[in-house]
Amino acid sequence: MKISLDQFDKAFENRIRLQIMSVLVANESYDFNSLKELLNLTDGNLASHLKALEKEEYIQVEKTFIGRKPNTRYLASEKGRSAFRLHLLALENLIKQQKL
Amino acid sequence: MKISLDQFDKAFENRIRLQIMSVLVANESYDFNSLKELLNLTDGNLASHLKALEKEEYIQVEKTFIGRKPNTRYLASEKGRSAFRLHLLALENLIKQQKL
DNA sequence: AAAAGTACTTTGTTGTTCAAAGTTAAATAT
DNA sequence: ATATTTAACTTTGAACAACAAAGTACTTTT
Repeated sequence: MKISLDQFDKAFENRIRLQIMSVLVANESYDFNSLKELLNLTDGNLASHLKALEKEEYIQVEKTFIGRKPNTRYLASEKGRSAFRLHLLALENLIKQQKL
Repeated sequence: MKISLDQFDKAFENRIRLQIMSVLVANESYDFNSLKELLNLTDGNLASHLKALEKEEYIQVEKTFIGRKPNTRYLASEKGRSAFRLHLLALENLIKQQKL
């Protein structure tokens, strides 16, 4: 019996990064504060998880202004999307195995 | 939009524990050395992850002899099985969200 | 001028993961 | 009889990850 978690991605092992990526793949962009509220995180903690995903080039950052307020938006990159897709496939396979 | 990872279980956040649990739920029991080979782990590392699952009462241990050699077998408990089921459901929901 | 908002960074503590080495006890080989 | 091996750990120590809280820089609102 083979346990196929080959495509399992360390960057998504953490629950919070899994959630962030899930949001960013489902919504073409999401800003810092909305993410912070949605996931109920301190800003420092959110920033560091975002940075980890940025380091992997799984997300991109866009700094703009809404009215006169700074607004930082995050987007899943193509690289991030496909890495995430593979990761979910790995999880899906694991789930499927359980159902046989 | 709600991100439903409510049933996400910290005990299964780690890749190795996820694999162990996956094996133990699919096979009614598995012994230490087979698990060690299957997952390619040092014995110390495997032992500590097994201990973590034992502490949660997600697995049970049975010490027997095969011939004259000691043989330690691990089994998923009912508690472990249902916790794992809920965890996989949480992941499944996450995956489903992506596909909408 | 003071307070508040945005988006961080820094600091320091705590937690997690791991390999490697050590342990115990029995079994087998020399 | 002694040495080596196997099984199944435990202990140690180091590296890394996660987190809250506090600090920062800059701007805007009051």
